[in-house]
Amino acid sequence: MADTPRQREILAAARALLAAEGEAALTVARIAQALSIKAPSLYKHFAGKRAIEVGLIAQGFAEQAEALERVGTDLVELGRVYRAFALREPALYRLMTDGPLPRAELPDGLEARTAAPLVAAVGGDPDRARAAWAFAHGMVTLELAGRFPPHADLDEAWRVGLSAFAPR
Amino acid sequence: MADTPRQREILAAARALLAAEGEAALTVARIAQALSIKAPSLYKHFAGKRAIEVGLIAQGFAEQAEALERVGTDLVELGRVYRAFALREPALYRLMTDGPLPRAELPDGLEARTAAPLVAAVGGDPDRARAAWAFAHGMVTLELAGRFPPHADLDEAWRVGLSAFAPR
DNA sequence: TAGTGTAGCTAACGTCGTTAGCCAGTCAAG
DNA sequence: CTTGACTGGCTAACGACGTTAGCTACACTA
Repeated sequence: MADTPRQREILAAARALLAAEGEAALTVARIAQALSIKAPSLYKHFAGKRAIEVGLIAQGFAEQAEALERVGTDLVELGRVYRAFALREPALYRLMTDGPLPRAELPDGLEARTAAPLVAAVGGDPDRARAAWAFAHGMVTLELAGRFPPHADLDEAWRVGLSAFAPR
Repeated sequence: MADTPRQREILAAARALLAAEGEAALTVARIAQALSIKAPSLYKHFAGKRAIEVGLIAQGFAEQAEALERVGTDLVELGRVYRAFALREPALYRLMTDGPLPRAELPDGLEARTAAPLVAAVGGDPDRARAAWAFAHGMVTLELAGRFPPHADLDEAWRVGLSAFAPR
């Protein structure tokens, strides 16, 4: 991944578009328009739309890993930050979590970095960490999809869930 | 929702296509082809592709509710059945859970029916039930998306998670 | 027998991602 | 200097997608 300046500009434009208008607006034409060029010109810099998406996914994971590492091993605080990350840019979170991870195209170790604080916070058991991760991911996904009833007390559901996974 | 015989045939064809070839194959042209008609003819029976999808979603929820009701209030067994339902037709599960619920177009009470066994299994607290649901949904979503590392012991993660939500 | 509704059809449109092929500028090698 | 390659734009076009308009053949009813 050469990571030229122009590639960075394209990713920045795509990121802004995704954040501002959601996944439906993330078309190659719109990305190109934001840079005052035409859609086919993007193919001089990326192999296809998917490659641009993978770039955004990598960005997202790097930022998420950093945010979680900054927290440390407080499970409740990890939950708060995980949720806040997803709510800040819902479309990016969905892009990151929909479909199989493009592991081959992602920097090595990124996945482990993201997971490490959670494993620690939960007492070291990876299965317990996966369960807690599934809980957090489920909460966020359902919230973003508007699947909880409007009156549901999500803060309380988070509290209940995280305390269920607290190291015993 | 008039639910004519022809509408049922179309939904059946769409369901089969979705199950056999996944969401990418669920195009109006392919659905029409399966019925030996042309795509525009479908619009005599449904307002658009989304209406067909909503029909499938309603079917899915009805079947899921029935399956969960049959289980009763055993949390571990509920988890097993929830997971099995999603793995049997992954694309249908994703269709059901992606995006906001079309609550207006779904039969009344369907959502409550699906939720009831879980609320009971968890001891009656709706927040606890939502947390457990988020866990189950997260587990299934991550598994379907291939997001867990290949060596992860998912049965164990399910066990850990469900026992964390068992009524205390 | 005339009239109406049903359910198919073809043709067409706009949007999407993508490809082919052209051209102007930059810049290093002869 | 000039030549030649590379870079990064462009236009035109394609096939797939969902959707609409408008025609027609048939069944059934008044």
